[in-house]
Amino acid sequence: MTPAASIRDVAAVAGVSVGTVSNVLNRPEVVSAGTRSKVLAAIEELGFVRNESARQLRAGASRTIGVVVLDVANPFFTDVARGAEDTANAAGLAVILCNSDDQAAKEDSYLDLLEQQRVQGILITPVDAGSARLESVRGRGTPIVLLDQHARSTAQCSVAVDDLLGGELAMQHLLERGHERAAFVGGPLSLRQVSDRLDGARAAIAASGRQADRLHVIETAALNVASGRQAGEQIAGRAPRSRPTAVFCANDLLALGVLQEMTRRGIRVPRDVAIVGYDDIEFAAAAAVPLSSVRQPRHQLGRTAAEMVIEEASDNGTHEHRQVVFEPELVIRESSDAARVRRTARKA
Amino acid sequence: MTPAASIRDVAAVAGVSVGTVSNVLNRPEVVSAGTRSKVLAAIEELGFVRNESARQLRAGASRTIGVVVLDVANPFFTDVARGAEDTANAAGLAVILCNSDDQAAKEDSYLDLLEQQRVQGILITPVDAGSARLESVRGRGTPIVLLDQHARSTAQCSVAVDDLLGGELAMQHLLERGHERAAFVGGPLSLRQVSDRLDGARAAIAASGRQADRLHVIETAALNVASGRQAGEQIAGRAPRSRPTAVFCANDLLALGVLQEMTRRGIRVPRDVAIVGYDDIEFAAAAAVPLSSVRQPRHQLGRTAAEMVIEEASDNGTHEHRQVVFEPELVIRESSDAARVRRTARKA
DNA sequence: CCGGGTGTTTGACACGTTTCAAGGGACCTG
DNA sequence: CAGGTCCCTTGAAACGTGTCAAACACCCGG
Repeated sequence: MTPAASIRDVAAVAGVSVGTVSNVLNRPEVVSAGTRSKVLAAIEELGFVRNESARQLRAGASRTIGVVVLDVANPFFTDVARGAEDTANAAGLAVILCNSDDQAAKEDSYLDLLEQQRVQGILITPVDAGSARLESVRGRGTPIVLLDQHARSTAQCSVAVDDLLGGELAMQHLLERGHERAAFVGGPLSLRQVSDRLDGARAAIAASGRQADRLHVIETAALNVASGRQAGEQIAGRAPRSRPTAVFCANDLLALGVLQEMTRRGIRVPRDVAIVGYDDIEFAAAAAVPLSSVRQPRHQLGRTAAEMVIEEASDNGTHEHRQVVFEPELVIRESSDAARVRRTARKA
Repeated sequence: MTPAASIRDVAAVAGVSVGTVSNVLNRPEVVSAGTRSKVLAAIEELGFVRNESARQLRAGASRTIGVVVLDVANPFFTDVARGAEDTANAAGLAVILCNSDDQAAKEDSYLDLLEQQRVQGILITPVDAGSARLESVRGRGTPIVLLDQHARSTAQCSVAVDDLLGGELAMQHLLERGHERAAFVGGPLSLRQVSDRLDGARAAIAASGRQADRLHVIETAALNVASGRQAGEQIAGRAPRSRPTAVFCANDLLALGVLQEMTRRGIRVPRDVAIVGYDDIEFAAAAAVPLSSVRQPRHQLGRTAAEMVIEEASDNGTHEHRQVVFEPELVIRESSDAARVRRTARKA
């Protein structure tokens, strides 16, 4: 394979200087029509493709932003990523999507990668928000926006949804339905989102005058369907009279796992156990028992975060860090609403 | 913000030449222990981060591969992408994941991007496999492996699953269950996967001695849940006696959409209408009525494709194009199996 | 014929790396 | 002490692009 044609080869074929070729590419209006078409013809003939590395090297910065999420297999994150992608593309930037898989080591290696690529900025849902690693990246000049996680300090941007409120809404709903024995399924608790949702649930219990520590917490290793099934086993394994009658899961994948396990064991949802999930992914509504869930503005989360990181990257010195917080919304479906089940059944 | 430290700054601080710093970075064994630690200290002090653009420029090629899929929101593709990522990471390569969204224009612009980045190779599920665009990219020297689509010619690599067989398995199953009026839901038919699955279904019908053209084809605009719902409306809208009793969908998202619409209209699955999907995504088993589906080795598809593209990229001149074809497997669940439904119900 | 536009093109340099031939010590051998 | 060997370090060149001051060509008015 012959090495790719460079701007110099184009110049030679077109019989002009390299500067002129560069001008045709970047400021076509300054070059005369005749020369321009000669150059374009040469480009066509040679199949010339710009070398992005060289452009970046020269420009000092790339035209990409990095997005680091906890789990690309989780539809919540792909929706967020698409939101970010839309905004980035509109600004002429490409997105490098990275999957940390809940592992600090993978997160670190992707941060290395992104920094080495000199990305304009990074959107990240960190494994550990307090990590010094993130601070040092910011310190070296790469803007970072926390995604789906409220920044503790006002010294950085973040875009989040109020997880405390979300947890509260979910638990409040279950309490109103008369559930006295509830469980929380989620983990690892070191994830801010998880602990906030748990705290919200506890707050709702406390607000109702009950003892918040009566909430049974099942910590999972990850936020996926398999972990949900394991948690489901634990729940199903208990004697019916000590078994929780309601389960609030830290995300929908867990909830689907729990639901599957209940169904497999012949435990009826919502009659024996009510379930509420979190995120309201597209598949929640299509589940065996349509899943009640706390909805987050996924797409907008991504869009807003991308806007903020782009703004910070093109900073003229006046950038002010903001912490945006959206409000979640509870969507009630059959999995937590026995009345709705009867209604649907009658209709059929 | 001060400009990022370069290898030259490190050299100055450490009191050595740039060549030595480069050696510490790339062949630490050739530099003496003393110098090495001086350099490492300087790197630490300055917070030096390698500039990937410069490395690439010098090396002439990047250390990334591109993966272009039709829809990142489809769990099938994220699983394939993760397979590719695993293999690529193990080989020290990063993955740029791109989403063509079924649109030739987006596909083209991502191909431009990837080519400009000088990626080592591209895995792609093309919108239009015959497109000259792909040929020209290959012609310029970027290896391309067709993903989830069998190459027509032997002049390029591909990794696919036998979609004809998959379609056959699905339809054969429905015929065995006694369904005489069947529909196929999928589209656009210009996608090879879709048309192959349809052809397979027709082949099964013909093989059973029936008229293949009795299969009612509903072409959808896309392969997502929303299109599935629309198709579901069409099906539900027909009078019960002319309505198909079985629906084979070109993927699981469509099947979930059809299922949702049936449920909403009070049409029972599988009693009134049986449904079979395709891909066996994780959510198929968790659906309102667990979905029968044709399973594909998603993860392995991605892994194998990545292996092949890496092999071709590091070609010593002896690369032989291969067309790998995996076999799909039918997974039967309640959505197409009334007997199973009764069994489950009795158990509960 | 000159001075001064205007519009277009040129050519050298810089960006941060890696590579490689060549240089410089230190040490050993004859 | 000359010559050789080994180990380490150096410095320049090259990768492909964008930028910018300078050069050039042309035309107009005087």
